[in-house]
Amino acid sequence: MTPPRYPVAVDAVVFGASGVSVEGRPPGLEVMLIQRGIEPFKGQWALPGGLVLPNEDIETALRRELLEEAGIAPAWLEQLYTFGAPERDPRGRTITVAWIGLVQPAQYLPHPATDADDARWWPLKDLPELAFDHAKILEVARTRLRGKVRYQPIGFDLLPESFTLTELQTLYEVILERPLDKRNFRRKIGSTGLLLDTGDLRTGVAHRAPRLYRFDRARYEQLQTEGYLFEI
Amino acid sequence: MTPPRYPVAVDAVVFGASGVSVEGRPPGLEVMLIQRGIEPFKGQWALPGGLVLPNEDIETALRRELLEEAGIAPAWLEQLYTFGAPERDPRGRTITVAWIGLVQPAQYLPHPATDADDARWWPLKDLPELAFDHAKILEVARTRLRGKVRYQPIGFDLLPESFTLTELQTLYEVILERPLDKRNFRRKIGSTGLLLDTGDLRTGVAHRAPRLYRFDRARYEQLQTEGYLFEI
DNA sequence: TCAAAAGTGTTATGGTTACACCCATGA
DNA sequence: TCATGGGTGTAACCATAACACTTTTGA
Repeated sequence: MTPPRYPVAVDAVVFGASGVSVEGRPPGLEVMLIQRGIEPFKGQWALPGGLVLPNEDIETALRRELLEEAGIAPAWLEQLYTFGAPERDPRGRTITVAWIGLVQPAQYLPHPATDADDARWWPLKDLPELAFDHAKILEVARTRLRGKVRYQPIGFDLLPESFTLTELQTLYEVILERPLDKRNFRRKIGSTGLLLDTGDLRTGVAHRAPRLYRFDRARYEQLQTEGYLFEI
Repeated sequence: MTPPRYPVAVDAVVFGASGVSVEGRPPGLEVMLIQRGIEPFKGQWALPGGLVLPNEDIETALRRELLEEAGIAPAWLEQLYTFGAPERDPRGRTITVAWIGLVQPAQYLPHPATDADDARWWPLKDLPELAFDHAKILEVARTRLRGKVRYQPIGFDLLPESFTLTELQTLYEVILERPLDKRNFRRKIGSTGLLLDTGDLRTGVAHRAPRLYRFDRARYEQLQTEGYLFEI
């Protein structure tokens, strides 16, 4: 007796932070979408992803697709959920392993001038209609991100190597969708001992030059092994 | 071009609490395992599970397999992780969607007298060698359970309808693998407002008769919609 | 000199921890 | 009467929340 077999896909909800760092755009999260060139849902926007090839690890398949389709290599990736409703793909039953990812600004190419390009960042506040069940997948990813960011320091994977405390706070405000108190935020994040003062200042800004910090990843991993729990 | 296809399976790590309620066994978590009747890994113990059938929802497939193989219907089920390493099944590549589940004692049949039966509860402290990559899956499930129980009241799904505060505390101690202070635990769990005093006492015990409580599920769901976060 | 963001402390409140004894029951 | 677990309060400590002004810089 031969078992039933199905195509297995990967899809990723990759977030980037816009306007939190230097650029002039309003601060907010954006998500990478690609425009479908073929049926079904031709012309509609969808999450980047594709089929898992034989002998290819699931995560490897995802990283390959993200590079091919969107030119991005997320600094952080985590499995989100596996969606397999029998009717989710009109071509026939497909199982998809959905992931959530974060990219740093260096990976974060500017929006193309025209819609001609088939991969671009979309602000969460102004999304197009999505193909398949991708709107649902994206919703699950947003909820996971909000929850995760509070007890794991993944926010740093959305910022450049060095950043100001205001940028970090803005990022948290954007993800948590609520304002934070400046002094309390600084005290709390400082008390984790996970920020390194680079000694540098960001100059050329029309106000007092802020200090630049780095995330001390090595120290975080050290603390992890001792059972430390980051919380914000 | 026809896409590569793979058998898709479901597997579940179903936990039960032994000795927390009335029985005389030492308190601890147990997990349901089935003994494989066919190759590969014939005779070895494995997580209950099986193949997803065409037109069958993933969760439906899992519930069907759990009933068929182990006669259990978990009170709580949640997707854990999808495992798909190319070499995880010697018969050929198989993707498995792993779940985590909890059963209440009513579902919790006594250990069979002999090893003849092919499904039984195994204490986490004394597990047999497992087939496939199931030891790894079980480890991921234990970690998830420990984390989850602290901010979601799923512990109640391991207890009978009504229970004493000491039983509840013992359960948390068993899951979190550390002792809790009796008075602090009672104050905290009481302050959630999620316990209903049934007014009954457990009698026939060789000490002062303890009060019996129920978990107020309706109230929990009400609070959930208001953004309440359970924490212990 | 103005606008804009940087940076900085204190107080009140509430939650967490640590801790020990008497009570009720059946054997 | 003994063994077993049931049930209860307080004080010290720590984390959180609320809150406003001065400083630095470039335009």
